[in-house]
Amino acid sequence: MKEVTLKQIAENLGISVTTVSKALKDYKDVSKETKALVRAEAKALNYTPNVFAVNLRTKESKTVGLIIPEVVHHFFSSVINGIINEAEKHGYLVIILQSNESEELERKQVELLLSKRVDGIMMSLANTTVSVDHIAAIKKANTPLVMFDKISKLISCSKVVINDRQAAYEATKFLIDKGCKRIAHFRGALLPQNSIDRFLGYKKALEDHGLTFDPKLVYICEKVDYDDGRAAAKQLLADGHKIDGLFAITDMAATGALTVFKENGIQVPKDIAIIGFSNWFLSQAITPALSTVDQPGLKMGRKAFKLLRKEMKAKKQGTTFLPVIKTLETKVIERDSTPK
Amino acid sequence: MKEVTLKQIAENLGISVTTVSKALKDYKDVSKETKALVRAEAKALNYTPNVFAVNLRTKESKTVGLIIPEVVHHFFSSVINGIINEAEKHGYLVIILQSNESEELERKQVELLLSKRVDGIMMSLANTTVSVDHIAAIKKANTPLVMFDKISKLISCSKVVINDRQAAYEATKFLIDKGCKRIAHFRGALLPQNSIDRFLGYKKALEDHGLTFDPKLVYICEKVDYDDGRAAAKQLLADGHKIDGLFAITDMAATGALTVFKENGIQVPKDIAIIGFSNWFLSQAITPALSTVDQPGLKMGRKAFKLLRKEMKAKKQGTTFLPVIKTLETKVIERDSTPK
DNA sequence: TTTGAATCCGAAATCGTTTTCGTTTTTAAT
DNA sequence: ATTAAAAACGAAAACGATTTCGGATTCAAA
Repeated sequence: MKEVTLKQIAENLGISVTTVSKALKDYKDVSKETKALVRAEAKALNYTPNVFAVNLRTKESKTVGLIIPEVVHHFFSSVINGIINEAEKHGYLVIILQSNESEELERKQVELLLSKRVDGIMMSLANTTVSVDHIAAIKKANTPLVMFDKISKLISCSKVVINDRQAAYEATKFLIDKGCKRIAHFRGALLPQNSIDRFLGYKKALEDHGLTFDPKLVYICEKVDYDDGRAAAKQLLADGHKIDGLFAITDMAATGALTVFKENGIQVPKDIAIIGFSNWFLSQAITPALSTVDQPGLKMGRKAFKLLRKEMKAKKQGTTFLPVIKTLETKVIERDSTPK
Repeated sequence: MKEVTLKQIAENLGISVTTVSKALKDYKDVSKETKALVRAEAKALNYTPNVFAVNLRTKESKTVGLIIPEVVHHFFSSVINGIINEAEKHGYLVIILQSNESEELERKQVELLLSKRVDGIMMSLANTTVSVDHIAAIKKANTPLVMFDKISKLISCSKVVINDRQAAYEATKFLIDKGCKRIAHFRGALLPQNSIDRFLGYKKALEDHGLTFDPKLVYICEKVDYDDGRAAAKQLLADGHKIDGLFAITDMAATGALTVFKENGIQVPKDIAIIGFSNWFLSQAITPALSTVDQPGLKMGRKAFKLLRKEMKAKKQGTTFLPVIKTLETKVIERDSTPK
């Protein structure tokens, strides 16, 4: 019932631990014959190296950390999917932690990962995060880092993002091209960069197309979810604004608004056209199916890990690594919540 | 730039590594004074123990593994959420792997986790899994194991489940109570236990209430997703069956069916009442909002980790642990896809 | 036969902590 | 002053793998 170790194999074969280790790692100073013997014995005993010892010796864990605001979220779980798939290909495991959109928790999670000595960290910031010294600590610990989606411009590291501003611009322009004249915007909280960028894209699109930007038509959805969308839509109606278009920061907020409009006898897209953001997979199942902007989560996850791996490799080989910033393409997906 | 170790602290203070280690772990055979000194120095140098060494010495990693069919799935991401939250409370990290509903991959993932020497494993089986010797291997490795949701009756270990059969019975009975006479069922693949159980519950409910069970009204949704639901609904219509009720194995399949019915001018719930399963969070956003059975993912995750922890504790202390099987409550949630 | 180079093997140090088991010192009791 | 007990500390052996470096053996060339 005892663990099988190199020593065990060595004793069985009457050779040294050194040779056994080398044989298994295919060193060239071990004869073909002993290699064969060792391998056979290892297989017979069902030997697996003790990772704890390997970690200690090699100073790496073949494990990377991932910090995201929330797991239960279609976009983020897509990212997770992309990361796990890519990591697996190269023998890495992924430890996932959530910040629950709290800066304090995020700070703790970073410490936790560093104390676990993961080989690298990938993260998307919490909405509330302002100070980034805990992120700087990652760099100080010389741990490879990649940020994605919600990033910080204050930190120099590889990043994978979409051009939120341009994507929002195009979404808004899409509504304008469909003939909308008064377009409301449900934005996110004031702080997160993507909330800001999408808002700016919306504003710019209006201005570029001769529509006046009216700050009263901009509502804040703090948690950008379904309920927030409902609340904002109700407020919009209560405020008595006449609009013919809505660009919501997320598909969930858009869906919330959609239900409120329907409840109030407002026809979508006839009376109000709606476009969301993220191409959340059920956007097509609601009625009318939601037009939206495709945000490639899977691809983002994959790319994030790829960049991280490059940096980890460079660190191991002692070569220098220059941070890469990758911007992924987005595109408007036309469905039924906007007029044909 | 060098790592701070116990040795480092010991040298700075002119004492032995042993004493430093003991001081930090609050052994009683170290004087108050030296403890204070050591702690001060440790803080000053920002010492953090090398987990790799600790792991090797203590033979535990404070890390647990989780294998699920898919991350991008509301129910499973809820489970993940519950597990991560609970694990975090006790200083455990969670490594997540997906089987992608493939038995072969599942087998690999198990090996991977065992080779990483995680302290415990939680898993929900892939739909296609028939042989369970890879699961038995976990027990053989003396690694604590908890199965949840999709479990195997062949393995003796702690389990967290819902009573699928009863829940399905109640869902079907709910439709019957609403006056449905011919109720179709969209079931999952033939193998998974929960697919079987839900089917049996459906059948039993019909029989108990004087309705004849008609196997022609049972359709298989292999992947139990939106598209499968659509396909099954189309087939149902093509087959020319007149039904007034549908119990679908998942909310997604139910939603798929719903859209097909609407496209064909069939009114829900007037012509056909629909009930789904899972209380997937967007069930309420579609129109009509979907009646369903609530499946408590978060609670399931929490409970799974709690049981795992008990077993890990017992193992550490050398005491025996008896597997626990916990059945969580479900309940029918009435919305608008069933008549009032 | 000697030298040189291959070829193969192993002793031992190392990674950083934990823990057992002594040894030394101090304190209290006689 | 002597002894017993208690308190404080450390040497050293783990944990299991990796890797450096030197030693041994073989074989071929001079």
